[in-house]
Amino acid sequence: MSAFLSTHTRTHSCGALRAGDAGKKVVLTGWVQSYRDHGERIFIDLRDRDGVTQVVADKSRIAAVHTIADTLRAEWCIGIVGEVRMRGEQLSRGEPGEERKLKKMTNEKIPTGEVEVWIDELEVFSEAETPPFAIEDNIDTNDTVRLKYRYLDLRRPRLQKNLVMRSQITRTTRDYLGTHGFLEIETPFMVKYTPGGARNFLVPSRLNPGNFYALAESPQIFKQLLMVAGYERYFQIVRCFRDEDLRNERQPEFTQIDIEMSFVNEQILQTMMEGLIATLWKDVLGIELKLPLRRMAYAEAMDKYGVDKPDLRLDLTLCDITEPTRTSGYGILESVVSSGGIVKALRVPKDEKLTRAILDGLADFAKSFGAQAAWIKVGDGGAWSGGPAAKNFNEAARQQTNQIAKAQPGDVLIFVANKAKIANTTMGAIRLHIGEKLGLIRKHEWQFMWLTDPPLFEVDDATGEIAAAHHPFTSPRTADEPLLDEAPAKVLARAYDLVLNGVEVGGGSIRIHRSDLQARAFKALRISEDDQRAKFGFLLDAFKYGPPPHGGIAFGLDRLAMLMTGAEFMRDVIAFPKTQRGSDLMTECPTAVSKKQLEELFIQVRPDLPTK
RNA sequence: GGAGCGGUAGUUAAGUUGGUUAUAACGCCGGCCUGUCACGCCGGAGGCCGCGGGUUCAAGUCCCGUCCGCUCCGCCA
Repeated sequence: MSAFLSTHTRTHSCGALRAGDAGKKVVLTGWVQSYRDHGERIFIDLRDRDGVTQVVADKSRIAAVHTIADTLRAEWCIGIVGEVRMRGEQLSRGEPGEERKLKKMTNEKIPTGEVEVWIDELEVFSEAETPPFAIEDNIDTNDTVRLKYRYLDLRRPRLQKNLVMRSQITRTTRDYLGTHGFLEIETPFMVKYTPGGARNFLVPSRLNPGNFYALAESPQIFKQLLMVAGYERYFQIVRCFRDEDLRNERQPEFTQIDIEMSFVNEQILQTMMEGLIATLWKDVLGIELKLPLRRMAYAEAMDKYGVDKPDLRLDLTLCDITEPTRTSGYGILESVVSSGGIVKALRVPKDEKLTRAILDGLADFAKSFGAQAAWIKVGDGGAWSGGPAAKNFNEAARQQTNQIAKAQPGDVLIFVANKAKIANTTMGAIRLHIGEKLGLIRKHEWQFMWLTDPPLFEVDDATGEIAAAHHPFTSPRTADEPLLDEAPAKVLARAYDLVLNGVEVGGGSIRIHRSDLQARAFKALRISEDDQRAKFGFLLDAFKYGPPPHGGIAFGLDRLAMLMTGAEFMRDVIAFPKTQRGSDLMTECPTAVSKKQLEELFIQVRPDLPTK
């Protein structure tokens, strides 16, 4: 321990001192944010995670302190003892030849700006090399450097603020769920491998040659087993692992607030979760949310917004102009419709900011979704001008389209004709793109909604095969149970997502707890009994012993933290994130391992196989 | 698997039609300065132009390959 800390204990953080503290003897510790050397007087900005305080080394006060202060450099870690003083008024330096004037010395940019600490003792705990980038917000340094020196990046106030808020989120979550009778129970990370769904990271078993664990994609099955075991209310703030391609909002390991409840229906569960969300917003952000949150059926979301996670901060909605297009006389689009495609349109009310350049840019934008976008401008009397569709649509189709879109003179209609999935995805993205370009998204709103009644199964476009949209234990709506056998694609699920500002922040479902219904679900999915047993035998067995009705949800903690902190990148709410290729630039991981290690695990690396 | 953008001093960027010694700002180092808080003033150092190959009398610049980072589609709940 340093001599300093054996005789002194920190009295305040660097963000704590105010005018009322003037005259106090204080002990501060922190890092040198910056220093301004004026010869006989040196000003030092001392920073810790709580803020910045100006401390002053003055030669006429204590010469030895001034001598040490003269050597200080950015990011040295120091401790000081000193006296809090009001900054008051001082004579400014003034320009040469100009008279010096009395000037107020308060720094209004920082909360501690009314005071400063005159140093009586100063100890350097450790020196620092010049950091590769300045430790301050609003620096513009590329991600490679930031990630390599992550421990320095994490010193920046903004990242510290983000991680502090993330900690508040998890603490409030534990408080809320704890007081509502939820038990925090851990489940295994190393689990049985089951093909299908997301790719798994694998962990070789030394004790079982040739066999592997999988890292859990989520604790889904275990939390259901906890319901069977009678724990009634479970939660866990838990890491999940998925070996899929990465994105800004996707890390290979991410954190879920995982929850499961027995003896509930959708309403009971959602109300409980709304309470959690409202408590988080109140305790962490100081914002009162209006409950209950809005609900919207999947079908309506797809129809009006083209996505299952509508951003309701933007009022523009889509409409369907498939019918007028069918007989429009425009051959190319007619053929899209006659082969089963749809035409979705976005009406953009007259807006000077919607320039020709933006409209022309839509072609490339749509291309990245595998679609082509067209646009026309509506003139007086419903006439069209602009792209080729303006000339090729016949009068009747034009009028019918105008009517469906409620188009007014000066409006622009943008549309895409394609297979339903592509048309919706593309127009959904165009809606947001245009909203962003025109500044129509109300950035300061919190627009929550429950997305309800999604399809239970997804039909693969290419193969026509049916797959579980959620997971195979999601319950169908009671009214749709008869459809399970003949028309599974039409069955809707007792599932729900919580959507915030166009981001899916959570999702869950009421589970199947009756084995007869589960058997029919597996049958619809064409999972044979052998397969069922091999993959989920233990769960099916467990369900023979009096399973309670139950359901649950999982929230993406990283996404919630991103939205609540206002972070633009998921990396900014995770202490040690990975890059888009899943590597950690600080530790330089992943790496090859020794031959000996591999042999012990009965693994042979095959560099001869193609990597792509 | 695919599309796009980027990599030049510690950092962020500029670098023309291929042409002399590769610029600038901030940072860094030395000196001066009692009121700064983006302190100021004087002086100085600092480069594998991501890496490999090619074209050329000549490549930061053109071509091919490759590595790394970012954004997006597919994929992923």
